[in-house]
This record gives sequence, C-alpha cells and structure tokens, in this order.
Amino acid sequence: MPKNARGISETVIRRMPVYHRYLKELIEDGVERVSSKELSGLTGFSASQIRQDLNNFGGFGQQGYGYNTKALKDQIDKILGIDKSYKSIVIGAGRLGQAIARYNGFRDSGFNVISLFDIKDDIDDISGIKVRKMEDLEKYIRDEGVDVAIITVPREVCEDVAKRAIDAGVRGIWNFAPYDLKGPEGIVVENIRLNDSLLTLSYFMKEIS
Amino acid sequence: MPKNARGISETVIRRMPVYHRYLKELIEDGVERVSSKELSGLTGFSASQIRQDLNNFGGFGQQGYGYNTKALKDQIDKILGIDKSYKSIVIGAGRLGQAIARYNGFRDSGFNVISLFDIKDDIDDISGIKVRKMEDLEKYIRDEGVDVAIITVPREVCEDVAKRAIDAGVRGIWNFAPYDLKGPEGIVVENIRLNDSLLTLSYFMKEIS
DNA sequence: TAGATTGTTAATCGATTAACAATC
DNA sequence: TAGATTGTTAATCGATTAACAATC
Repeated sequence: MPKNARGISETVIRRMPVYHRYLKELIEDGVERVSSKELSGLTGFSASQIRQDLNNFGGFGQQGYGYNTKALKDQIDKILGIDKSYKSIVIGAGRLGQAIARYNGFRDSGFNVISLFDIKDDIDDISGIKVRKMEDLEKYIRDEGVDVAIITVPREVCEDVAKRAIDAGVRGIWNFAPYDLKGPEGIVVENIRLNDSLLTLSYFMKEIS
Repeated sequence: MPKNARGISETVIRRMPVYHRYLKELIEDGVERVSSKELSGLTGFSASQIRQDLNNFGGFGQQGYGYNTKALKDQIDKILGIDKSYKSIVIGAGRLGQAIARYNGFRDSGFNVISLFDIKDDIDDISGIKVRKMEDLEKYIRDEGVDVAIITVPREVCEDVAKRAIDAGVRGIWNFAPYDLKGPEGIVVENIRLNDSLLTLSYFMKEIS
C-alpha cells in the first residue's frame, strides 16, 4: 500500500509522469516486466534513483523479477490522481486555447475541457465545445463546479482572469500566459514558461556554436 | 567580464530566464536598481542563491548599491544569447503550430519563424508566413540556413520529422510533441512536456482535496 | 538451486543557505 | 562617515549514487 504521499519532494513528483509515460509505451509494446536498469536506459535516470523514487510510495517491485509494467502504471495512475477527473475550462479561445481544447491527450489524463471563454462572443464552437462570453465566467464555474482553469489569454489580463476564476471556485490553474501566477494557499498553480524554455534553448545553442 | 560559462549547472541556467523576466518588468516600471533581497521577493529564490547564481558569470553588482537593472539585464541577454538571432521554422501547421508562429514574444527572444511546414499543402499563410509542403523541408533548411525547428506534429511522426530536420542542418529542436526527443551530440533539444506538467497538476490537485 | 533484482541503508556529491569581510 | 549590500568562503542540507542483504 502506498505510503503517505506528503513530504515527498517536488523533484521526485516531477519524475513520476516520466515513468508513467515510458510504462505506457512498454505496455503498448506488450512488455510485461521491466527492471529499474531497463527503465534507467529509457528515462536517463539512474536505476538506483528509480528504485528510490518508487519506494517513496511503496514497494511495487519484486526481487529477482523487477516491476510488472501494468501493475506499476496502475500504481502511478493512483499516485498522480489520473483515476480522478477534473472539469476544466479554457479561458482565451485564441489559437493556443483552441489547440488545447481539441487535444485528446489531456482528456486521457483526466482533464475534460467542457467550455471555452473569450472576450469575443462570435467564435464558433471548437470541436463541439461551446465558446462562451467572459461575463458568464463566474456563473458558469459555480453552476458546473469547474475544477481547473486553463489560461491562454495575453499577459496583461492573465492575473485578473485567474483571480476571477479562483474567486468563483476553481482549485487549479494551468497558466500559459508569460507571467508567473502565484495562487493563494490551497490553490494549485502550474505555470508553463514557454519563453523561459526558449531562452534556455538559446543559451545552449550559443554553447554549441 | 563574464567568466567562462562552461561547467555551470543546468539548474542555474534555468533560473537565468527568470531573472531576465523580472528585470524586464523592473525596467519597464522605471526601476533603476535592485538588490538581491528585492529580487528574492520577486522570484522566490533566496538572496544568497541569486548572488551565487549571478557570480557564476561575473560580478555584476556593487556593494552597498545592488544591481543596476539595465546593466544586469544586458549581461543576462548576453549570457542567454538573446543578442543572437535564430532562423526558425515550425513543422506542423495545426493550431498549436499556428499559435507559435504568430506569437511575437518568441521573435523578441531572437527566434524568427520564417516558414511553416505541413503535410497538407492547402493551408493559408499564417500572418504572412508561408506554409510549405513537407517534401520541400530539407531543401528549404539547407537553402535558408535554418537554425531551429519547432516541432508541433503528432507524436507518431515527431521522431522522423526531427531526424529529417537535423540531417538537413538544424542545430536546435524545440519539441511540443508528447515524446522525449533525444538529439545526437552537438544538437540542442528542448522538450516541452505539457502532458507531464498536467499530471503534476493532477498530483497536487489530489493533494489539496 | 543459482541468478537476478529489489528495497534500503550508508556514502558521496552537489546545491542551497549562512555568515561576514570587503567596499561602495 | 554610517549603512547597505555585494562577492565569496564555510556550513548545512537535500538529492543522488553505491553497496549489499534479502528474497523471488
């Protein structure tokens, strides 16, 4: 049984999706067992680290055998809360917002986009998902019990939009605006920093030339 | 003068864009000087860590004064190679690819999207940027001297597409497909793992409920 | 059984924090 | 000058790696 997850470092947590990803691949390929050494080859993390990481949550392996891919993935599903599902909305129905709303990979992770919001009120449905007016945001979040707001509005308004969503009841923010949102206590905020990533790419490009 | 940048840990490198971002804000707000303590308040990193980070590259501050925002940003510009500019193409002209091609923030970081590529050959220009056929990829990369390929194609084809771009001469890959691309020696690959980020969000959502 | 590989403890390594002399 | 704040060394902390007994 999984140990209490509290107190596990974020460094470890952020490796769990990687294990999850490679386990999915292995299962698709019909592989039934995998050793920490093999996972090391795939992920680039050391075998020792992988065993340490997994043992934060419980002893999922078996001496002399390794890990059962299916069973381990199921455990990680639970650890990451993929068994749960979150009602999500996209705020900002520009191209990025539309791309996210349409992408099925997120639904597979338990995030269902049930509506988009935009200041323009003449945008067509996106793959059958309705685009609503910003003024209806709060009522919609409350009525539908929206859990997560995916923010794809311009930088200038992202803070205001996030505040409105949080005040209306969302508990999670996935922010694509190039600005570090800081949620209040009890609200989970995940900032996607595309620009930072690009600057890092720039640094390493300079290094190799 | 900046020390040789080699041997600086990636952990440090990935904090540099954060400093850059907040310095830009400070400059916009007309702030001329900033102390490590003030930067700590903005970034969440400790003042001590900030001084350590910056001193990896040189002594940019002044005792009793702090850092001149403009001068420090200029130094970080150089460190990150923002003074340089990279010819970029987007491979995959779906909504995500279109969103990226249109976003000006990346141009400001020195990445100019000069063309898009797609298997469909009937996609209109995106904000004046031409969408070309995939079969012309290699010739275009060679003729134009493309530096960076931004990959927004589906998972199934991303590896093949990356290989083609690298073989034709690009030295950097910015990958949005949900798959870990591993470039050969001398090629810089930056994987954007949106799905991993979402699973992390899921984990922390579970934690707070 | 013999071989393989885990779970876990101990050792090492690297990153962060603390402290303070130097100095603007 | 006195106060502020850096640059830098030393101390601490946390994360990674190594090692190996347990055991499938």
